[in-house]
Amino acid sequence: MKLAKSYEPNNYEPDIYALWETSGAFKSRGTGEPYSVVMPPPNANGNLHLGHAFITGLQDILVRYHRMKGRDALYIPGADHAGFETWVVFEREMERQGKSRFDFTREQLYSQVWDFVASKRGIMELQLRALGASASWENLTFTLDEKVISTVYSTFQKMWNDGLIHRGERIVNFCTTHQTSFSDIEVEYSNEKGKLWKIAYPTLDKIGEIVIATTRPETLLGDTAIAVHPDDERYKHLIGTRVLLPILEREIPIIADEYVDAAYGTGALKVTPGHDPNDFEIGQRHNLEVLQVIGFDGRMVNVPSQFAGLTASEARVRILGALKAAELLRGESELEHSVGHCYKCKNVIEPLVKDQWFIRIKPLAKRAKQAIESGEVTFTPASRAKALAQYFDNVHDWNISRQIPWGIPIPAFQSIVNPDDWIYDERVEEKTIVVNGTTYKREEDTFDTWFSSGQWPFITTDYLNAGELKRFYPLSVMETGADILYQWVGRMLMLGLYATDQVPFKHVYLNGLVNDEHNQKMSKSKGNVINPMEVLSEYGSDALRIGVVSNRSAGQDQAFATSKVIAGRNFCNKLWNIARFIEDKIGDNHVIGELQPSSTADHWIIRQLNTAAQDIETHLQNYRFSEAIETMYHVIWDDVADWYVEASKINPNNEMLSWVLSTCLKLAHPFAPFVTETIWQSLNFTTGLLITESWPTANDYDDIAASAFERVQELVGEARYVIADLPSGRRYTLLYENDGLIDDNREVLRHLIKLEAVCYTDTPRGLRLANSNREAWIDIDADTLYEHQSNLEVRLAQTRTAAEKLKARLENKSYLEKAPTHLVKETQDELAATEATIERLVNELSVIS
RNA sequence: GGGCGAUUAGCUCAGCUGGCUAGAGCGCCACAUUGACGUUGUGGAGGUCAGAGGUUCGACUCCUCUAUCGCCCACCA
Repeated sequence: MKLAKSYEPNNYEPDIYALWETSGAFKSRGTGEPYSVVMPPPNANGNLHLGHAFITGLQDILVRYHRMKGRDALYIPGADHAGFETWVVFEREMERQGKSRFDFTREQLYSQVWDFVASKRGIMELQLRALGASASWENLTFTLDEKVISTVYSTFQKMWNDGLIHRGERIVNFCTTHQTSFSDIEVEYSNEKGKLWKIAYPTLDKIGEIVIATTRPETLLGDTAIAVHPDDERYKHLIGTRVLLPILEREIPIIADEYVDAAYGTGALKVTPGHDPNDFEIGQRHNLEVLQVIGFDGRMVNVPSQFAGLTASEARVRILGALKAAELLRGESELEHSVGHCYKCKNVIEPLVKDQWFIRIKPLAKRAKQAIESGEVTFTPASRAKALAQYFDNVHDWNISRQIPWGIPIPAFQSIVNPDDWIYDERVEEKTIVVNGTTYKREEDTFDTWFSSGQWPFITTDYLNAGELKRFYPLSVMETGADILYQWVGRMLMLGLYATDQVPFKHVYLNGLVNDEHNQKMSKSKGNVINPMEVLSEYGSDALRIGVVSNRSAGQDQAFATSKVIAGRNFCNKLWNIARFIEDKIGDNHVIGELQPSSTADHWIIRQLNTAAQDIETHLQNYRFSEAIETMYHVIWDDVADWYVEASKINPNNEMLSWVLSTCLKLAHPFAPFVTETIWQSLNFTTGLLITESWPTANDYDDIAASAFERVQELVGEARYVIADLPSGRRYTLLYENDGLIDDNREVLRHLIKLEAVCYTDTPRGLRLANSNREAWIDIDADTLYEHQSNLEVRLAQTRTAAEKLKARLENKSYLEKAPTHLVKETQDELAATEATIERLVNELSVIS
């Protein structure tokens, strides 16, 4: 025997993975219809988390299944430089060493982070291997690879030429801690309690005043107007006049703008174009000056000396004090409002005006929306398609500038003589370039990571350069987290359609989050992160995959349950032991031969496995992973192990056993790749690998024989149920009379029911197995029989209740008229069978008494 | 303020187009047993499918409302 008594995954997994990898099983085989999945690139700098185990499982199941179906399957792995994420980690590391980003040039920083990431990148790749990802490693793409940068540049240039890129001063979401701006969807909003202050702005003669309401008095120093609604009778007469800005005594105009809600606050709004996105827009409409009073470091600038250098919150206190002293405060009230935070450090995002690169997103979004509505790209769960379409309707221009050295430099240069003269040029390693006699200095910002990863499908397949993976674009399916639907899926769709004129993927499968065991979101700060590698080393990679994929539906966040991993481990061990049993019968080098079913069990198991293979296919075609696993699990454990293997102990059929095992291994392989391949290799079924075997096809069987085995199962079931209620500790004998089925299956029945014997008799006695409707009795004495009476009575009562229900249904005229005829027929047949059972039970009871 | 999702056995969750007695794993109870497997076998207990209406011959499934929980989006000072 090659196979040890129980399956110890750690002893086999690394070798099996190495076997797959070295034999080239993960590569495109070059024939067949392409099937492609691209891995959402994990952060190169970190460890994988449990969510990766889940999504890698889903992706790998699809790839392995389609590979076995004969498709030219390709699973492209990736690694993400994770611009901002990694930068934060790196900067913290620098701080620990007492250094600052300002001590270095962009090039120096870039190469330092590069080394930092390079030193860690291998970890993540090893972990993906441990998870069993059947990924084509030679096609691994790192998000800062040369081909990524060149594709990103060509897309940017195309957009530049198409007039989709513009640079301008706009309000951006700025994190003063991290010194970078963010796109709108990177800002985390939360509702917080704050205060609304009412502040009086005196008229020029200081006799009258207009009172405004604000939550941010510190920005008052940057006000350049007061706005009121044009139809607001209270203020109509003031429009066009000027008032004095408190503290500074600067004159500012009162203007009218539709944006103002007369019902809110006092109906008068202080306008601070430099520090509020709405005010900025009002300012644009009215040509207001933009004043910056909060600097990019979060401290007050361009303000009187008593405020200069204060943080915004310090300045708020001082300014409120000054207003109070000047008797200009007109009240304060509590309110709840939404405040934006940096998703990394949680500090308040400061809206600041900055020169940034933007993409005019509307035309791209329009097209992406059409692709969804026309069904060119479909979604699981389907409801998310609508959400994404709505997002496309409302999306604002996309700020793609980031003030972080760790990223792809924006290939643009600015004339030193004319600040409005920008040119596209890829010589980003040069600080200045000279073009046509003019000196240009380079843009120091880098691209938003999502700008490059939004091009991932056609970058990884090298589609635009007609690379050798071109045929894998568009991707067959994009499997990723529902939490990055807008950030990533939306951008891929827009950029893919723009750059390649077709959808980047045909289907999107969105997975939910894997929460901790108490259904709380896992996070480092909460300390509830479960390390997949620990789970894996305790239970095995296959067990982890089964545990995390099973019993889960698309898009739904769900708790991690160790119990499901345990179920997975137990299943692997069960499969292992089925193999051990069969190995013992057929030996280690059995070559699968002609299938020759003879027993009823043989025919039955062919039918069961045929059906299971077909059901698993249907489930996977519909992305019903849980159901696919469940089908696989139960056909192997319930049908093969509990029935077929047991029956085989009486009627061994080595050809059948080897076929059954090989079929089980194929059906289970996408879900439990390691244990199945380990068994396949140990038994030398073929000289090749299971991973590249073909998915099982249906085999012929005799349906009558298969159904006969079901009759046997029914008899076994009833006998076990009845015997469980009889005195334990002894074996019983089954008597039968004129029953061909029992006669043919005497030994099987004896074994399955664990009987003393199965004997023919002319004079039946004991307890009739009435439910199964066979001429069969459990041989027990009169006293035991009498004690067993109550059990029979219970069964009779239950059967009668069932019959009543069926009768009631058939007495319903509407049911007979409106229900489909086959259903009515079924009900009638069932009633007949139930009534026959009642008769037998009644008969049996009368015999006893 | 809008939108989406969830609520099914003690726990974690399935249940696709409405149709047998609502399922799985783990846990629980009883029994068995050790030449495939104790990571086992056999039998069993356990659910008024969140609540209230409605549509239908028939509702866990479709519709309306309510409650609780969660997520996403939104520039209301």
